[in-house]
Amino acid sequence: MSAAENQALKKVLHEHELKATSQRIALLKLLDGTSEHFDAEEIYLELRQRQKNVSRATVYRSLETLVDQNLVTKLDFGDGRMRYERSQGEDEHHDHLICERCGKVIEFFNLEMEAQQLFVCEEHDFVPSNHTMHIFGTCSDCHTLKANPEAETPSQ
Amino acid sequence: MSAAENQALKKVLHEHELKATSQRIALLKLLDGTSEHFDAEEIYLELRQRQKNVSRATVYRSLETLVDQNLVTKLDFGDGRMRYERSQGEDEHHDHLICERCGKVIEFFNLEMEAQQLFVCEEHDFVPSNHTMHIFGTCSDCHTLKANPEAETPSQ
DNA sequence: ACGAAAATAAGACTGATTCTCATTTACACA
DNA sequence: TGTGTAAATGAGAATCAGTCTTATTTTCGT
Repeated sequence: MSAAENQALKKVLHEHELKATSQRIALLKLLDGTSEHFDAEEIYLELRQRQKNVSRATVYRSLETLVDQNLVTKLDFGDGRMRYERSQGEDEHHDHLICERCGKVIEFFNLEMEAQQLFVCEEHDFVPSNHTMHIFGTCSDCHTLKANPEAETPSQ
Repeated sequence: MSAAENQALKKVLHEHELKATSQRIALLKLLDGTSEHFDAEEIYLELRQRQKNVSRATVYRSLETLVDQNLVTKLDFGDGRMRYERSQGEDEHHDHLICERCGKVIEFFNLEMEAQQLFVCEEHDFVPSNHTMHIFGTCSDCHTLKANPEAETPSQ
């Protein structure tokens, strides 16, 4: 209920020429308060949980609006629903390791890789706007536990 | 209608312990004959066009079966539908530059980038199985034409 | 050629997301 | 501090890619 936080978020929204609706503020507050990657439905349910009245449609629309303004980043982990996180600064971009067994997502940043990407773009006279790099596999925890009689990758 | 090609594809399917149905053969033939990245609906329509009788369900199921057998590769360009291409050899993996204006997809391979990926995985004690790297932006053609105000290329 | 197992066709179903439109809200300005 | 208006929202219908169900057909070993 921090009024100060509300005020700050209101300002952020106004700076992006967006109306500071209670729904948008609640949404940003939620994403600010976690490092998890929620999908739209989880965000919707959590906001209802918090007694915010908001509809699914608004969650989707607001997320899109915020993504357009680079206040939120949309992530595609390839499992049929999009995840969202509060955008870090442009310089704080990161990529993802995604465990196919437990679904854990590990963030990483590798400068050399970013450099190579720019190199590739130049080679092809391509002007990049953004990119996604997802490495799928098995995380530390999961392959340690692999002594279990579980079979191969379920592959979705 | 090359009977030889049919025979070859039949053999490929049998080698993977799959029944050589006319639908699967037609599907592989289609993907073999193009370098484009079709989505399931396009494949379905194209097969109908070619007088192959095949249902949408079969297109989806067969694609999944072929992907499981590594005969076909499934690509996620983040626009809500999957694309498919005939698998290259394991060593012929490539990543993608995706033009946000015209939808063109340029394939590339960068050894240094692949090496960095392995390095990142080791750092996190993560065992990779595969990865996707998509760089979105504007291709050469499109940003050259960008001075041209009437060249809108929708191409969903 | 025969039959069991596998594959298919058609369309119902699902789950995520988008759209529609009547109603409500934010906020610039009087 | 009210008010008009454009923007945003709520509720649910619609859409869209993809999956599932079931009766029917096909493949392929024998």
